Amino acid sequence: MMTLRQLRYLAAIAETRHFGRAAALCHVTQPALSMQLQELEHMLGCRLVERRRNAVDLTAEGQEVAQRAAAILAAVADLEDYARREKPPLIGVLRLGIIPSIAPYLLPRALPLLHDRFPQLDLRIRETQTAPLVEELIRGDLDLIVAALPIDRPELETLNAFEDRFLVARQTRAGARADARMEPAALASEHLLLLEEGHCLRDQALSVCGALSSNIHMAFGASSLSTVMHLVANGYGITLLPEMAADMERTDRVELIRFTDPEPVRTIGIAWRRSSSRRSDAAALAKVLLDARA
Amino acid sequence: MMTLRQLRYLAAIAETRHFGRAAALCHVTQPALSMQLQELEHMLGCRLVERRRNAVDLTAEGQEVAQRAAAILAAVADLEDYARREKPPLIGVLRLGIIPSIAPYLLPRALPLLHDRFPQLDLRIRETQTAPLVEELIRGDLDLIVAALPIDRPELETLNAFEDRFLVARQTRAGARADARMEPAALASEHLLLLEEGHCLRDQALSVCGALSSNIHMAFGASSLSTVMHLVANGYGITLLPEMAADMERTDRVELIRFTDPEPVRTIGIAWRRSSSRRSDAAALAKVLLDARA
DNA sequence: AGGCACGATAAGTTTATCTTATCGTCATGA
DNA sequence: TCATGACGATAAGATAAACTTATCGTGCCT
Repeated sequence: MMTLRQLRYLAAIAETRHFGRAAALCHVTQPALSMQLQELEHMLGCRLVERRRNAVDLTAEGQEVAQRAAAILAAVADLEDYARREKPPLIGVLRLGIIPSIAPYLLPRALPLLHDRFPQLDLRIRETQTAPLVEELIRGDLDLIVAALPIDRPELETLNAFEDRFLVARQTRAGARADARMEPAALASEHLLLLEEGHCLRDQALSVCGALSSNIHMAFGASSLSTVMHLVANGYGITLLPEMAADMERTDRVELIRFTDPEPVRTIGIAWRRSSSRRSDAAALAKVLLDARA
Repeated sequence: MMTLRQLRYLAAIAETRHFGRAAALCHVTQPALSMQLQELEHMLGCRLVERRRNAVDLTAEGQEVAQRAAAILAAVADLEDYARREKPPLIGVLRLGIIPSIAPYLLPRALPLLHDRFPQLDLRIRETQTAPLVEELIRGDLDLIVAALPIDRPELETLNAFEDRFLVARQTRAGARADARMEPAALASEHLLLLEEGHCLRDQALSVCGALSSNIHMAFGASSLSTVMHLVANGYGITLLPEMAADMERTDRVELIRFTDPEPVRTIGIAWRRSSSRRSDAAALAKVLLDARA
């Protein structure tokens, strides 16, 4: 088997035309270099270096081999450079999962930003609920997922991107002040409309209203926030709306009311396999999401 | 230091996506491959392979590195192929020395043949007497020399190409038969004209007439055969003419007479440094010279 | 003739690399 | 649910590769 070491020694000889100086160049003793070169010649089945009384020269084959060796060593050096260099994030294929209560509100602003800042990124987006996203991520079918944290899986790491307030959405009522705040307890008498099972938003809303759960009348789960908001607009009940959806879901027939402090929030973040090397991609993406939200 | 071995192992993993099978592919055990791969990752400072529960995959960096590794390994394989392949002779630069009593007669026929059969040959010709040719050959300033053999130097090897008869050249005499032969002893009464000191041809001619040397009247040495032949044509004496020069030097005023058997000859051959790898070039050139003489 | 420069060779040591054995974790299946 | 098998990591000891120091042989130079 040929070794890079042998090629390095040959290159040194090509450069110095002297065994001793070549050895010094390689930080080994002359016999070590002599023997490796002999081994190389024996392996290739031809003499590469002509040892003469006064001088050392490459044979015709030696010159060609040394030239190829130099090219190989350069390629090796390039490889090392490449691997050791801080690699810019978000380059190449990125399979990104994102949940339905984020995607339609954040992506329209985030995608142009991403494309702008990371033109070499080749994004493959998958939208579904948290549980399947996590499974696909762990299985290796996704590289990153954007979802509500925490996600507690030992094989995953996560990074918080930003917090997203919950607002109360209810049918517009005459005489309501625009800057009014509402206590969670005030929801006790309302009919709470939620997304269908499996959406983390449903669980989070229930959690916000946890203390009052016995008082809440739950509607059958809807499959999209947009549907829920139509129900709300028509007086079927109230719902908790993530603030990031406010712009898109706002209508005259619904008023959006902030909670009193401390306002309940959901934490939006990014998760990736601990064993993957996507931390820097996640960090870069988190920044883009934060900027997109502003 | 990165090693080719590590690159080979990485390539095997890229191919199999499985440590055990990759190890089998490399004819080593799995721990050996695992450790070399870890060493490579540690050296490059980034993870190349993602070890997951069920599967193994290359990271983004791993894919790039594996691609470069494959290119490097291919270049190494090409180098080995190149070096091990029987290399066609007479390619590239060849610094050829040739003596003056051969060059003008053989080269006009040999050069077109050479160019025809070995178009990639880049020939650098030097013409001088044997002694300086041998010195330059040994010093490494020439690759091959064409001269009269034997040349006895321990650092040189030689190959006979062909033999070249000596003819007697004398002023044309009335009544001479065209197919007459001559005994060397018949030269005893003649005035022998020779090249100047240093030409091997001079020594060879003297050697042919060695037994009669006391009887021979020697002219001052001329510097070319052509000059000698002019002297012969004008009746200043006779000379020994190598047969290969006969065509070119023949005139009506000179007759060329063969010796009786065994005809004296000089041996034309090729010499090269034992330490160089020019044997195959020498062999190929010898064949061309032989063909050129025909 | 003696000293020096240079690459080859020999012997012994150090370093790399490999093998065998084993662990820990996860997935599978009765 | 517990046993089993697959897989990569790790540990310890063995083997092989590579190196160092010392020395040789040869040619060159003063």
